[in-house]
Amino acid sequence: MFLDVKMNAEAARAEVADVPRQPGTGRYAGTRRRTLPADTAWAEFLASARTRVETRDAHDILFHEDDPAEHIYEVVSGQVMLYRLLADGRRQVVDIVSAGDLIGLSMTGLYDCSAETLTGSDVRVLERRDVERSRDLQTHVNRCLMTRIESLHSHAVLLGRKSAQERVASFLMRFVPKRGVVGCVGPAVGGDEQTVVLRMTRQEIADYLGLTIETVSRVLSDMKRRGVISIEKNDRIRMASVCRVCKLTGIH
Amino acid sequence: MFLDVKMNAEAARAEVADVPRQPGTGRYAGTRRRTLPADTAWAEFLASARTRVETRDAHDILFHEDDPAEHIYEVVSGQVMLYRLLADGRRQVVDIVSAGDLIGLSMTGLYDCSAETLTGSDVRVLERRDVERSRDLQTHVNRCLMTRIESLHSHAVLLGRKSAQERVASFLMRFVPKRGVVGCVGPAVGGDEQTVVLRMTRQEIADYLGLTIETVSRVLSDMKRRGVISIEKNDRIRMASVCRVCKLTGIH
DNA sequence: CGCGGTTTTGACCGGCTTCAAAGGGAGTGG
DNA sequence: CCACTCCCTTTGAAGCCGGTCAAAACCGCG
Repeated sequence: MFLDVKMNAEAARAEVADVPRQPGTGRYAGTRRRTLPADTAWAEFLASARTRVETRDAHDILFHEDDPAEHIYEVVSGQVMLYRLLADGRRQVVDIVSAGDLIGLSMTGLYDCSAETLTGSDVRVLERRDVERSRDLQTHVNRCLMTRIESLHSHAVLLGRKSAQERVASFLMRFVPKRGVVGCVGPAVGGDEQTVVLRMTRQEIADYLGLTIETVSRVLSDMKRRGVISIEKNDRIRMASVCRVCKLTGIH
Repeated sequence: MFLDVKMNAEAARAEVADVPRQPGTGRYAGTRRRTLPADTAWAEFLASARTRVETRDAHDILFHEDDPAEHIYEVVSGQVMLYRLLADGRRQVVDIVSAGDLIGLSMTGLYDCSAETLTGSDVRVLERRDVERSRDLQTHVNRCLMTRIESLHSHAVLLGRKSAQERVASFLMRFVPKRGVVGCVGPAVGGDEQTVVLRMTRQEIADYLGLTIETVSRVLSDMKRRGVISIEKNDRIRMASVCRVCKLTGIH
């Protein structure tokens, strides 16, 4: 069912662009996604506690929905998707996380969704007890959780109110750093093209966007026909104009 | 546009059922929603810090998307919906929260969505600084955030993969305590009927479920025609059999 | 009773899904 | 080197679910 994406963890790390705060713009101009300033207590914890970093292949399951939530994972590199299944097999990818994000936190003691790597990934495995007991670490955990919530809010809008084309355009914009979010830097002078690499199969994209693979494929073909994007090797998508794609997201 | 729901804060409080842990079942059988054990640090904070409880009418805006996130609100009673708007006016209600939940937390310094009361509500207003600075309070905050995340995951599945009927059935089940969630107690002996009071207009329900008012209305009418529910006074819905409604949610 | 609002119902339409088949790319083996 | 296979992806045709537009019904209220 899933394409075996050939990629190692190092390549994945290079792909995930750093999104630092934008200084000196007066109004806060950081992106909504992933703005985690260095947290000393967290850094100290990682240096001292018994944690291990595991390297996982693409399409490796980190944990299953409803299993006891023994571990918390910090994504060090790569991308991980979180999904839930309905009884009849329908799948919804509820979130996609990358470096710096924490997953596996749970209120109930059971994982509320499954986690599967999209790319080769390095994940740090933490003991649930260690993280939950320490007051000092909660501030860092707190930031991670708030980031996830804002991401989930955006996703709810996408799933509930956007057309197929708007969903696909929004999806593509996810992979363009510093664009289409709060603090968008606008098109660079003398060109606004960008190539993004989709490390997901059409099935995974469809399950993330709440569509079918056929619809995802059709929308991409249509965008290609209209000259908005060009597709190289199925997983490399070149946008002639990022702004033009952004205008299709339904946000503006 | 919105029906002025006649309800005071006290009635709202009575409506929100407590969902305690289920002891003695071996496997943890608590619900996924709202399982916040008493947090002494939090309780002490509320007793000491300069916080105030405000009583708000139904359909009162607590804060707007993109406004500076100065305050954090704890819902003391009533229900509050969080929503986002697209530029052309499409609205998606991303979450509905009730007593014990915290809203208004933000990574970016700006609220990422708007908050509006659905019912008359009591809300405790907290200073962002006070909450964020204290390490001790973060444990409580984190529990609230994790609960929200699990709720948002469920909502993503609903919006992305469920049919109109499954969405409406899932929505109705939200208001039946201890049923349709982990730890469902099953039908009571000698009858499984339940009346729920919807304190939302059709428009609000539709915006929550990612549908139109017409579709919500049609689905409810259809359920009524088939004898699954009966509707009294537009906002009171009686389910002849909770189990039967639950089977329409798509979860089983 | 009439008025303004929401909700329901009807008719029609269109976007997305479904089902089916063809196309394409990577790996394998003769 | 090329044929073959296995997936995944793309494309086509048809159907349906939910959206859109419009009108009627309902409801509380002055």
